[in-house]
Amino acid sequence: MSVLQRQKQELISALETAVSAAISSGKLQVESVPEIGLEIPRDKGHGDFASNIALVMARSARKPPREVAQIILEHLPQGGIIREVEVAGPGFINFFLSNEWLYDTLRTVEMQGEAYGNCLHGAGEKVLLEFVSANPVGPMNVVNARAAAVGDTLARLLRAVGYQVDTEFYVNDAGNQADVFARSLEARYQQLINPDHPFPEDGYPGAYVTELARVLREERPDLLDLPYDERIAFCKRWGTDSMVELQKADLKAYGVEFDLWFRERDLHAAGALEAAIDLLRQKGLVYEQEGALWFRSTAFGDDKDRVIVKSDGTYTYVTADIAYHYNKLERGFEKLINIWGPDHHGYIARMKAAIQALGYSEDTLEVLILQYVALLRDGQPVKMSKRAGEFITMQDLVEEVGKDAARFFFLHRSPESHLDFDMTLAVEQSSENPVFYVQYAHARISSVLRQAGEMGIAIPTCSEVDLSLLQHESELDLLKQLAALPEELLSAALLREPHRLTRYALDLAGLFHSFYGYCHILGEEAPLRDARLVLVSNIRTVLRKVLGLLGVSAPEQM
RNA sequence: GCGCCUGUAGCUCAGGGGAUAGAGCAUCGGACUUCUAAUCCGAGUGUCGCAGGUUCGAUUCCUGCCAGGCGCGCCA
Repeated sequence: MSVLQRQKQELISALETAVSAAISSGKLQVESVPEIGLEIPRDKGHGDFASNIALVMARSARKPPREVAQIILEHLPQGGIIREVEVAGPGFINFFLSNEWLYDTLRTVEMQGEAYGNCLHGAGEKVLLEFVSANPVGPMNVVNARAAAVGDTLARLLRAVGYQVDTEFYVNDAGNQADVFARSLEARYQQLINPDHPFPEDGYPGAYVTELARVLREERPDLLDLPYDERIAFCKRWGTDSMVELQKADLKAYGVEFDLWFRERDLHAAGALEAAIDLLRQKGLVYEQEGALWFRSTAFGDDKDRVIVKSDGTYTYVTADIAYHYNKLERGFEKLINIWGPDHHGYIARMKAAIQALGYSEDTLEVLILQYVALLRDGQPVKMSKRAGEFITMQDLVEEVGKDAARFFFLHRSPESHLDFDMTLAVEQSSENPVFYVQYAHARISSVLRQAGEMGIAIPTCSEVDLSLLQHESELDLLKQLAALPEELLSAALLREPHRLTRYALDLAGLFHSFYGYCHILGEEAPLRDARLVLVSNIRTVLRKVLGLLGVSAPEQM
């Protein structure tokens, strides 16, 4: 339990005691006592904590809320950490506390270091987080970049709150698109020898295919000796493998590494699709119609049944995906989280149906739908056409705006918001970029600590200083922000909203910059100086921790 | 037609059953002989898309409508 939670619990207990006392004294008459809510008011003038209990009880007590509040207040235990209590507004009970709990927070941060804020909420539950899973037939796009940032940070968040998380990238290297890609690659290879060689009508026009063909020719100058079918098969395998390597490199440069790159073709090779179909058949959930084999997904709430074996005997995408998810479940994961693009939302119902058909609860699969990214330049939408081979790739984006800025920007918005990403602004206003604001706070603290070292001042620990000297409003605000981390982290993880973390970091950095403007550190008398050194050094710890979760670097100087 | 997402300040977006709805950008003033001015301090702006409903209280929850984006394949 964090310092903040403990503090809240203490006040709630006090309120419970007061309400009981008021009832037994006969001043309050209610059928039942509601759960007591306690919040940190937005407005500092409303105290450190506030409860709306009187407002909630007013009706059943048949008294005006303010009167109820006053009665409760009169029965509240006196003294202790409560410095002042008041009835305010429509009937809130506002608590003003002594600062001791804030100093305790600082001690906790010091003790726990970058583990501060973590908890065991997940109790080691095994979670598989699958994201990006871009087809290995072309460069990744900006939605992939958004998914990579969100997925990676979500994985880090879930681990921080006690889940055992594996991340996975599903490589769709066995479908139609892979075939088209193989034929495109083969044609480009042919064209290196004979420029008039025809290019498939539905082929991928991007220049990257031609570049890949050149590499292939270096590696396999004898490719044309193979019969056509074998040549295509080779191109498919070699080509998708090459694309996977490129994707891996791009993602690594972006700070994202997966625990496993799962090949669809391995499912095929292992007969996993047939096995999944057999299982569904045994359960009586498939039937033949019009020469195709159908999965009765409507039995589990889907709006229509789905073909799993086409009339030509080949499988559909969903067949492989059912086999893949079955594989995940058999590996012992208790929770499957997938991050998909908005074009896949219609796909959720059938996959949830499949999960249930396989014998698992519908809630085992959780799908997060990320909304689109509209890329802008100078405020104008960037026209992108895959056909014309014109698009901004994830690699372009990362090169242009940088890993830290790109990740921070994507993690700044809530996942379900459609977002505009103006590359011109991201680059031109780089000095105004929010990511620098946070990084600068870290660098500033580092600089102060560095100079303290040069002056021969050791960075003290909490036990060596008088923390009660930290009295300035900006200092107390900073301590409150530090106290808030555990709750913020947990809700960001449980709500799957990494952007809460970004805001937290911005708020913390803002409070620090403000403090920095009001308060000096190294120039102060030793006791105050030392207390402030402890303060900023622990702020730095938390900044590092949060930036680490965001996958953004924490520079010592800028 | 059905489904998903969005609609909050000039712009990009947070927030959220409660007290006077926020931040950044942009605009306008101030602050570097003192720990990094990539910073700070101060200033203005809102029918929270519209209409009903639930509630002591709705911008937040529910329903309907309007607007924008995206999906509804024996494609992946």
